[in-house]
Formats: sequence, C-alpha cells, structure tokens
Amino acid sequence: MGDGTSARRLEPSEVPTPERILDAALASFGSRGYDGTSLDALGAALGMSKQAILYWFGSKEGLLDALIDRSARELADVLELALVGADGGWAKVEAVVRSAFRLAGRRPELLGLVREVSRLGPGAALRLVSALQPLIERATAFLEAEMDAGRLRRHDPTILLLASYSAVTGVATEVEVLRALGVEPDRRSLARRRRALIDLLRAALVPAPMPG
Amino acid sequence: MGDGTSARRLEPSEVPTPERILDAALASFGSRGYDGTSLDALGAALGMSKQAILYWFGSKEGLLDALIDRSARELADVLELALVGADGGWAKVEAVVRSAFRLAGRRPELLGLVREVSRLGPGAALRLVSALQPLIERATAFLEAEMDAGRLRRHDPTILLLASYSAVTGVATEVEVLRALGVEPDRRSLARRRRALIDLLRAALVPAPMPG
DNA sequence: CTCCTGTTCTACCATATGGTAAGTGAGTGC
DNA sequence: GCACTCACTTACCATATGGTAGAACAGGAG
Repeated sequence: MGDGTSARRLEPSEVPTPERILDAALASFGSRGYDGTSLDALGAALGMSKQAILYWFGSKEGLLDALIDRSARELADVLELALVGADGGWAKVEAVVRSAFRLAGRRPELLGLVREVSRLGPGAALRLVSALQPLIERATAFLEAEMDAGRLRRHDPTILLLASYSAVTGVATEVEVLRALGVEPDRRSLARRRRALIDLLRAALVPAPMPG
Repeated sequence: MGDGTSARRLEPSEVPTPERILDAALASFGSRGYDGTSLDALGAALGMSKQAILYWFGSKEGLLDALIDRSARELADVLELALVGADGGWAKVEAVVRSAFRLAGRRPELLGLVREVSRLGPGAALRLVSALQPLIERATAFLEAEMDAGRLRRHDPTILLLASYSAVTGVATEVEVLRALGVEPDRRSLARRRRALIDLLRAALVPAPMPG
C-alpha cells in the first residue's frame, strides 16, 4: 500500500518465493511454535527442500527475524489505520480493538506469532516491540491527550496498553483455554467475545456521564 | 497444607528428588520453554544424569504432566485462599488479583509455565484448565452472584475471567515487552504495575456510586 | 555373607536437526 | 556459443535429543 505495486490479487504461483515461505512460517510458528517447526517440515509443506529456505533467509533465525519484521509491519499498518480513521475519544479505542479482533478472525496466526515471540528470548521480543514502537508512542500520546481532556478516565497509559493488548489477544486467540472453559471458539463466539471485551473496556475507560 | 506433613522448612538435601526435579523443570520450562529444555541440561543443573529424571517420570512428557498437575494445584491453592479469605464484592476481586501479583513476584516461573502450557497443544492446556476447573467454577459463581446483587457491574463472567487473567499475567510477567516499553521490571515497578492494573479493574467492575 | 530392592550411573542407539558443500538446469548478456 | 547469475537440488555432516539396557552401589532383611 502506498508504493507503486499493482493491487491486483496474485495467483499463488505468482507470489514470490520468499513471501510464500514467510506465509508458511507464520502459520507453523504460530501454531506449532518456533522450536516445534523444523526447516525440513516447512520446506515439505511448501513443496521445496529446506535449502531453498536457507538460500533465501540464511538461517532459521534469519527467517524468524524477517517474519517478525513483516508481521510487525502488517500489525502496525492495520492498527494504525484504525487509530487514524475513527473519531476521537472512546470511539477511537473501540475502532482499534475492533480491528484487532477482525485481524484475529482473518489471520489468527499473526496474533499467535506475537504471543510466541515473547517466549523466544530478549532478541525476538525486542525486535518486535521496536518495530511497533511508533505505533505504541502514537497510542500512548493519544491516550494521554484524551485523559487530559477528560474524555477517557485517567489510567497509567503504558499499563493500560499492555493490559488491553494482553486481554485482547487472550480473549481472541486462547482457543484451547476457551474450549476448556466451555466456549466453542467459532466465528459467532468471536463476535460475542469481542462485544463482551469492548463492554469491559468501555466500563473501565468511559467517564461516568454527569447525572441529569 | 492440610495433610499431616510437618510445615518445617526442609534442607535442600532433604527435599525428595522428584520435588527437586519438578522445581528445576518449572524454572527451565518457564524461562527457556519445554522444547528449549533438554533432559541432559536439566539433569546437569540438578547434579544428576538425565536417567535419574527418566527413572522418576518415565518420559519428558510425563515430567511435563506431573509439573502441570503440581503447578495447577499450587496456583489453585493460592488463589482459592484469597477467594475464600477476603470480604465479598470488589474487595474479594482485589484480594485475588493481589495474591496473583504476589505470586508473580515470588514465583514468576509459575505464571511463566501457565503461559507456556497454552502453546504445548490441546493436551497440556486441557490438563491445566481441568485441574483449575473447580476454582474457575467457584470464581464464576461468585462473580454472577455479586453482579446479581449489584455489587459488581454486569459483564460476561467467562470473558471477564479470561480477560483479567490475561491482563494480570501480561502485566505481571511480560518482562521483555515491559523493558522494551521503557519499564524496568524490578520489585518497585511490579508494585506500581499492580496498583495501575487494580485501578483499571476497579473502574471496570465497581458500579458508580449513587450521586449525592 | 547373601539376596533383594531402590536409586543412579555408564554406555549406547535411532532419529532428527540446523547447516555446509557442491552440483544442476534455466535464463540472460554478449 | 559461452560465461555468468539465479534459484534451487541432492548429498552429506556434526551435533543434540529422547529413550533403552544393563551395570553398580547403597542399605536393609534373613
């Protein structure tokens, strides 16, 4: 988006090999985890040998780094769009949360990777958060301004961000836990979970209306 | 607790071998992850060979299962104590969150394992949540009763639980992310994070007081 | 002293893994 | 036609891993 590339949908065979590898890696790292994914298996799933992967990314860690970069960019693009697009105050917060849930429905692996990354040592986590830094800063500034203006209840912005992010990813992606809690994690329940979490956040963030 | 065992603190050498193995496994699985922990390394850290571990637990997966069971029991004990002990309404919620944070300070590996487990496939997650089931049911019933009585704002109890749990573990244990966010995760900041998260939860849960 | 049981060790194995080395065929520039 | 690059492939390797087999060693029973 924004560059000169045509927006036409590419045939699968037209997708450049590195992109296809990153797609497969995202799916596998997000579900089976980084350690649980072997280059052999990844190559087999792509119909190529693992050396093709090593050719493009040099090493398994290089693949992870590239994947983190691309994923962070995609995540930041989606959320930034919502952050810029909607009206201010609570409406903007809700728009961002909604788009995060939409992402969880359309590309669950992406949030799965984010969860996985925080487990892969300081390097990976730092890389991810660094790539998200501009988004985080903009979000923090927005929250502080809205709190100053009295349109949102005052809270520690950093903790608010981390707590909301944790809650959203937890509620949107912890399918095993949900199943064990008796919630079948299908599309319909995702919408219900989204509504419930938005209600919760609204209660925490929207100031009580002046009585009368 | 509750059985006939003496409560006196045991010398390290007195701790039975299986317990010592579970302690080391908890530390290693929680930080380096299950896949990232080899039985060889675990044995070396304990000053024994990996065969001693296999002798007690049969297989690596057997060790994981036993660890999940013990950890779930410990987690449930701590939280249940808080759930029973405090006054009703918001005070009880706050007490549970406080004791979760205390646990995060004293035994961070425990919450680290809980985070790790949800990545290890349906089996492990199911095993953990099953062991926590009684606690979950009691908590859900408590929340529903308090909401009915108007002492807590009405929300979906399941989502409320999952969101709170995600937020607490996120805020309490995502040290890499916090560091990248500019928060040095020491003891003092843990207390500050706890306060901020409790404020957030209170805003979401405590009904607005009648004006006047 | 001998036997037995419980606990841990040494030795070993099959398998899987990330990574290297070298080769191959298609396409391109000249 | 020839050199060269690109995008891979097959072949191979060192290492690490979970797990098995069996010896060794302690301590108690008889």
